[in-house]
Amino acid sequence: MAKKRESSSDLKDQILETTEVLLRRYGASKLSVVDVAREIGMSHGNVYRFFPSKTDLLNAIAAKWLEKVHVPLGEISICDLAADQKLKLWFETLIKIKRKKFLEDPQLFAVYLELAGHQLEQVNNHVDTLVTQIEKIIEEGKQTGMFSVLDTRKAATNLFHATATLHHPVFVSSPYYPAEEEVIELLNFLIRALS
Amino acid sequence: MAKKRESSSDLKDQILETTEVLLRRYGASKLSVVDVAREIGMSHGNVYRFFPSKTDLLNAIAAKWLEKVHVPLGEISICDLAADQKLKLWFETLIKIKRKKFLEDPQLFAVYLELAGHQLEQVNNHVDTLVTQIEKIIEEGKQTGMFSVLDTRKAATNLFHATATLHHPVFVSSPYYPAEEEVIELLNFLIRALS
DNA sequence: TAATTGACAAATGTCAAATTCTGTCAATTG
DNA sequence: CAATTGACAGAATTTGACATTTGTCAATTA
Repeated sequence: MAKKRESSSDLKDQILETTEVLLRRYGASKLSVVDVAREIGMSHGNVYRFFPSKTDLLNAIAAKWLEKVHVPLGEISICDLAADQKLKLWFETLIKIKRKKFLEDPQLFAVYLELAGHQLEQVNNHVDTLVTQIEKIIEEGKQTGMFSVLDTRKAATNLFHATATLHHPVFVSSPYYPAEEEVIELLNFLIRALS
Repeated sequence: MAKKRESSSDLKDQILETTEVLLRRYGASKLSVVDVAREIGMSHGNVYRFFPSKTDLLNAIAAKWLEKVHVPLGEISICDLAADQKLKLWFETLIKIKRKKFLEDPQLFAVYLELAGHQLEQVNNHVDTLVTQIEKIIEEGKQTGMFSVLDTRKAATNLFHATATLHHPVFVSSPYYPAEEEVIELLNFLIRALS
């Protein structure tokens, strides 16, 4: 009963999209591979050709999610702005993206939050990518004499840790999230500290 | 069948102590007010004279817990040390206390962690107490010309937020907790930023 | 009459049976 | 013969009957 041939990658994308739709509609706890397959109109066995396990499918969803975070930030990290301005914009954008994702799509955000607790490697890679972007901006600031730090990598790591209350999923989704004013205040304080 | 009279406050303390014992022994999920009362040898109905609800009882446990955090820190905040040294010691102590509580008493830590998510007011008060202590230390540093910040309160809030990865219960109990070296690195970076 | 009890209703938790889901694979389709 | 199905075993989840717990309060005690 095989249907008309479709490109593998199209089908893979369709599975991912449908999974996102169902995650948004019913949340992670109600997601079953059988449902995803039924929604597309195929047997669930076939989904396993593309994703060896449900966990792999969810990881792929999370990976897409994370990409949407670090791609726009990557663009900022290579844009044409003074280092301090750029660093501020970079963090403001990171924070805006996270807040927006949380507010617009709490169900998907919850999936990410849950996965963040289990998928050490994927999260570590994501953090590494982001810290490396910060590192580049600080390095530029050093070149122009705007910043003066001994160890750029350490400074970047410090900035990322110190701003965790502003972008870490646990805080972003918490009622303790600081007011806009406090966010700006903390960012300015930290960026000033690099001079 | 009333037993011999005991001071109200003694009985209240006894309930709290017994609750802690049972929390440590069986964890929060297995704690029942009936068990607490039986362990003491009274009817559970009587516990409700002292704590209007089980939640109130658990909140009182958390309050005791929080006190054990900010009392020793309060002592540091008024001790005889240079402001930068004092600030470093204060944060190191905060971090050490949290880590120790988590490692030595994960059951009680879990109670605190759960409550931290619900009890906005109690947690806010606790944070406020701590930020005020930081504020005092920074103020001293300003007097001696060691620190130079415009708004002491804001600086204290910034420091507290920026160190959240080092002392916030979610992070303290997470596998992502930074290595000792990174902790020191971040503290030095932030304290230097006040100069 | 203040402290305490114990019987009680409503809410919550437990556990085993029933159902659904995951992941595999031999059979089927085009 | 590559893509897909559908039947299947074992794992995980849901259900619902039952047990415990929470919280109240009128009766009891000292």
